[in-house]
Amino acid sequence: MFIQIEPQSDIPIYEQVTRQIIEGIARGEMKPGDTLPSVRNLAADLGVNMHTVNKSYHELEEKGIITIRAKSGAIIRSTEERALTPEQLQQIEKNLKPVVAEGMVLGATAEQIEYMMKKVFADLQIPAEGV
Amino acid sequence: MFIQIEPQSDIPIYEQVTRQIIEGIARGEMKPGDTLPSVRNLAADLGVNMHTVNKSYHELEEKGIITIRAKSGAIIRSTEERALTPEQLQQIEKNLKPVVAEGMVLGATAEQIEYMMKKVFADLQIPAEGV
DNA sequence: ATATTTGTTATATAAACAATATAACAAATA
DNA sequence: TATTTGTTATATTGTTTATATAACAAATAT
Repeated sequence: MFIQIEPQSDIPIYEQVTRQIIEGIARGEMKPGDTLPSVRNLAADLGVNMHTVNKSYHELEEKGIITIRAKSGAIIRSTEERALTPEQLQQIEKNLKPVVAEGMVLGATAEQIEYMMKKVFADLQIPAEGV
Repeated sequence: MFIQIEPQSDIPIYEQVTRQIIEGIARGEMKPGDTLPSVRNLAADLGVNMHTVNKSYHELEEKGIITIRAKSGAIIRSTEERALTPEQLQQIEKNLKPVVAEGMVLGATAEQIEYMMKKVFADLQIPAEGV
């Protein structure tokens, strides 16, 4: 698995798992329809407790990114299934706000922040073939 | 004071205070050189404990946004004093990443996310006179 | 059909974090 | 000189994070 846990981080383990799975999907390393590893398997892989991974999966379900089929497994939802709601758009804006505000106050220009955004995009997007 | 606390939020109170002060500075409601209210005064205003506000101020100092003069007060640093370091730029990028990734996975296009960024900018920036 | 794997639920424990409550100190300010 | 300031210390409470076991019942594999 591509997930790397930093035990010393101030970000909770379950949140690290959630973020890295989201990044993995964004990068195209995991596609809609794919099944996530079982909570027990992933937990064993990462050397953490089953419940920690379980919490992460439920967070992903709450965000609308996966579907958990009880006693079967967790599946990544298709982009069609997870139609972007106005509430989700608003949530993204809410998440964006403190980051941008801090950047501005620290003296970053709009151009610098937009440039970083583009860098993040390039890092996340599926690498176009041959480019 | 312009700070509004949501006690039910999953964001800690001290973090809410930190963010809203940053947004206040970004908006120009508070300028470099201005003194923040004393921890006791702001705490009384918000109806929270002195230590909660104190924790927020120290978070702001760690971020390089204010200077705390022991036994005197907390002052907002000037943009020159808080020269944007490469580490700070990298931190902003690190903060940006999970937000952008989540947006993408939820189906937001690059254009949608950039549009939201611009909205946040417009909301934060000092309103240009007469415009 | 049986055994294994799955997510779910329950209980318990420990550590860290968030928030409050008091109190006292010593320097800065009024 | 009295008040205000950030600092430090101690204590308590509740929540969150993370782990550890265990059992259940449905889904899947053999």
